[in-house]
Amino acid sequence: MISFENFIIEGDSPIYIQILRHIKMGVVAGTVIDGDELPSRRVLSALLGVNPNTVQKAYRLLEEEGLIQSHTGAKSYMLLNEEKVAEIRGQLVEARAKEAVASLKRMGIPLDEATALLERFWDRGDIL
Amino acid sequence: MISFENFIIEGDSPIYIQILRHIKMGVVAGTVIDGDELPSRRVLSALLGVNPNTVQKAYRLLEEEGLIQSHTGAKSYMLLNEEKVAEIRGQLVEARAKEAVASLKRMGIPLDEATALLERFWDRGDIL
DNA sequence: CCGACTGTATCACTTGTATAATACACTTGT
DNA sequence: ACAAGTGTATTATACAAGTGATACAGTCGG
Repeated sequence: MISFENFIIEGDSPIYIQILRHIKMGVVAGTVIDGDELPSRRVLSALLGVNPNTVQKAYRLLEEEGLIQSHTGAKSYMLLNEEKVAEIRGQLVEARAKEAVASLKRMGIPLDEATALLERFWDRGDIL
Repeated sequence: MISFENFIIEGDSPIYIQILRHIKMGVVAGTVIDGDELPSRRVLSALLGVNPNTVQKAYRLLEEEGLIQSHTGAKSYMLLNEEKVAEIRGQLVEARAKEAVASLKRMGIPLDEATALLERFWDRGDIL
């Protein structure tokens, strides 16, 4: 069962996008693998305190990307292979690295200070 | 005059938030200083291809934070001092670093790989 | 002074996000 | 077979974000 233990809703992005990203990050981390069972729409919406339709929107997009398998009446499961995982890893890691580099460069932060920042924040317990 | 040359609208965040961030990043970079003139609402909206009300929303928030000075009929100017700049730097740099660290850690990327990513993307011309 | 530009304000409208309440069809374990 | 849980769908409502059009008051340079 895919875990939403350390998942919190925050930031400017829509909730269904954040749910999508959380699952994809699990895939990249290896904590979410092929065949894994997803929480039902109702259960997850209750857990997160959001509307079932919001969860459904995230799951619908996942299915459109071919990452999960859904059949009426049955539970939903992850549908992964090496190719898909590599693609998601590329998307997420590259996107995050680009965003961070772009922001820090535009603010005039030099590379050595950026790496120092990275190392300083890396070992902080309040950042999961 | 504050520049919006390298500004592009992208991502999930509202446009007025992105305008806000762009100006604040200029402040941190030192390319935007106290007394600098801002583009008028109409001019900037035409330049960005967005509605004047969207620009006005960003400017209104800047004024509520005490970062710009606006008077009916007159142009708007930056209102900065060392304290404000330091505060903005803290907000933006810390926020970006935290986001990046959180994402990469959750995806199971080790620190050395993260620093390698940072250095690899740093010298790419397509990232401003 | 006066025209061009500026900031400010309002109204109507569209779209996307999210909630709320149902309803129906299907699967699964007992 | 049956009940509980599942995916799916629909309708209505609310709010934020963004657009479009318009109006009014103030500043500033010629």
